[in-house]
Amino acid sequence: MPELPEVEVVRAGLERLASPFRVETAQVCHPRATRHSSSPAEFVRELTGRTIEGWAVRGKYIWGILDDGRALIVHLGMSGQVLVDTHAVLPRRHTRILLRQGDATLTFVDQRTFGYFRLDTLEGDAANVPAGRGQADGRLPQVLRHVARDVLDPNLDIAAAARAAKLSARPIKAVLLDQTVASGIGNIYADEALWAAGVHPAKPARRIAAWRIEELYRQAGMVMRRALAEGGTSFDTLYVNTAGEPGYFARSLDAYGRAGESCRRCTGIMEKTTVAGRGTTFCPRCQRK
DNA sequence: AGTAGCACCTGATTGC
DNA sequence: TGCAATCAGGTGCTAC
Repeated sequence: MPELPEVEVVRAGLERLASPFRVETAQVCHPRATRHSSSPAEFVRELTGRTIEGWAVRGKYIWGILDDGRALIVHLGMSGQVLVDTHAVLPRRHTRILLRQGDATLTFVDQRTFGYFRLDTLEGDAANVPAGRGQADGRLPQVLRHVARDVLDPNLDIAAAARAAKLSARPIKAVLLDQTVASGIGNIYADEALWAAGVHPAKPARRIAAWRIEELYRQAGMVMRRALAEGGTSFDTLYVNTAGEPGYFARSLDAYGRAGESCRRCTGIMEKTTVAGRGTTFCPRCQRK
């Protein structure tokens, strides 16, 4: 479900409501929620007593920076939510993990269990400092080394990403979704960026001019900044911020979910197909192959 | 080596 | 109405 704008909304909420957050008790309610740890019991043992001093993000990954130099990685998968309550709460369906500090509770809710929490060590050069967004210390969890800078990161080298993208014979949409080239783009914002830049989603990346691929990444960043300003995109109750509230960007989408409707730029009718195994909506008239 | 395909889950919706 | 098939915002492993 959540792509970079939604993930950033959650990170900002955690920064506001759970920083610092001392984990007095931790409870794992579903074994898959910490499947990367040796065991839920081990996860609880290692996290209990630690203090989360801040929250960082790269692409679709969030991590809490712990006082022992490690990170608490949070991935929302397709349906994850992180909710922070300052007072006692009623049990929620699909609760996977509970962290408590006094009366405050941080709850991980995840219907489809593709999301997870995981502990990892932080590494990296403090001189490599992305501006803001909680990455200020320049460190990255080890297991996220393969994740490229995201399209909201001012230090993302768009020209280099476009050069890397251009080496691929895959459909451009598959490359936009590839988190090792530039991160944060998921199925919704890939379709939005492709529509905004007027590029056919199935066009092989190597057949697209580098400047147009750069334009795609710029458009992805722009649409995500607009989405962020509206609290992200929500189609249902599966995406909410840390207070349980939805985002309002769905009404502003130009491509995703508009199959059969008329294109907002030309007279074409939006079409839905499958590209790289994902549902893809585009305008066959102004996004030519 | 790069890429396609599928598995991992639950739940809502669609179609027979 | 009932039930099976299909689809959903992501990632990562396996096998060509």
